Amino acid sequence: MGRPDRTRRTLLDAAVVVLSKDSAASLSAVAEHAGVGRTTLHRYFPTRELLIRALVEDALDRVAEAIASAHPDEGPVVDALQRVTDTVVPLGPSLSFLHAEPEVYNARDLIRRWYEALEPVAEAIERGQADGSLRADLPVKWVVDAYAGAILTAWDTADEGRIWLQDAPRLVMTTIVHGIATPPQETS
Amino acid sequence: MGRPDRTRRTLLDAAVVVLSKDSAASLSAVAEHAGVGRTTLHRYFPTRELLIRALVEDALDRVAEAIASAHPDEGPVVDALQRVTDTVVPLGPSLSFLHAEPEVYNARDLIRRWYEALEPVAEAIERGQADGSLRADLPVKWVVDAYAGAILTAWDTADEGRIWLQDAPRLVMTTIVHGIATPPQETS
DNA sequence: CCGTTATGGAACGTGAGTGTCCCACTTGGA
DNA sequence: TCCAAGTGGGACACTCACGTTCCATAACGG
Repeated sequence: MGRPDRTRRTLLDAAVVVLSKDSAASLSAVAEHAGVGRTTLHRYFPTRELLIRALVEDALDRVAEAIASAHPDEGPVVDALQRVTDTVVPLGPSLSFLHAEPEVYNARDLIRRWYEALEPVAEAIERGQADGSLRADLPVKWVVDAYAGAILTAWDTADEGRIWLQDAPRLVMTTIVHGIATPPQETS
Repeated sequence: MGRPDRTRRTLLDAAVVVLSKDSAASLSAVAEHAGVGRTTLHRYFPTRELLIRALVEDALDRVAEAIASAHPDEGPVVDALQRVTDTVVPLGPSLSFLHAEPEVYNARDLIRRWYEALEPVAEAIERGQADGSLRADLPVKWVVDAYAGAILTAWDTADEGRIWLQDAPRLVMTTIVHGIATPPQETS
């Protein structure tokens, strides 16, 4: 990995840290946190928008890769979701800006890529509904969003010190899979 | 209700609409959407920060009032949560900016007020864990965040047209209370 | 009806962030 | 060692949003 690649990585990492705290932070702040001149930042990412895009795409790549490495298409669906959760959660709160960045919200193609990255999860959920391990009275789209939302919530909650990140995978899985009610009787 | 109050309401409503689409939108855009001069906006909210604060406090008041009107401290806990969900969800996606505004994220007192508004829900959950209707192996703080997060997710998902807002209360309650797995057997 | 009150428009100064350019410097590799 | 690639800093113009002020006008209440 050459010098340029390392500088680029440094900038992206710094941008994640700074922008997740304040999505309106200046590029000077990003460059400073990266220990790099603002000129150099512009050399790699000519405009702010390009930086954001690169940032989001990098994050999406990481999520997609984490999901793929958990092999969501193999074995019992609940086990598969457990594996996905265990690999995605440690990616950390640093990715929680994915649903806060204004630029993301208003860029249709980025939202599309977000759901493309989640597609393997959607397929696993469909598989679970088909084989009877997941309840079929919930729309797949909703289940996908609820699951992803639970992970985002876990990141935010851990960020605020209300839970430990290491507990997050269990909390997310228990809550999403079994719910918060006691198992035996269905309270109506 | 005098003229000033009505203008203030108009401005707050317009600000919710505009800022929830783009949290970095200009005050001109807000004033224009409200059909009001920018001067008038500054007369009611001298600075941008004051507008945001008023906005968030207004939204928090609405949520707190909705929760209170659902009497979360009465009857079976699951029923109580059902009532809260039914009253809060219709407040609409317009409130989803509550967790996206940078100013909110970095204002400690606003976060505190957010959890104050959710306090009755937290008490209901504690009550449920005590009387055995809710599983006790999840931290109350986590359950509160997961529940609130599910409602926020429902708003966002409805906003994107992936579900109907009218279905949201059922989806939220089913998912949070019972989970996404089929009831009978516990898939390990 | 008249006067108080609220509003709208225009203009201005200010500050911050952005993007660009140029030049001196340093780092790394051939 | 020397050269080229990469970097840092300073300076600049430009844009945009913000907050303020002044004044004319419109709306409401007594």
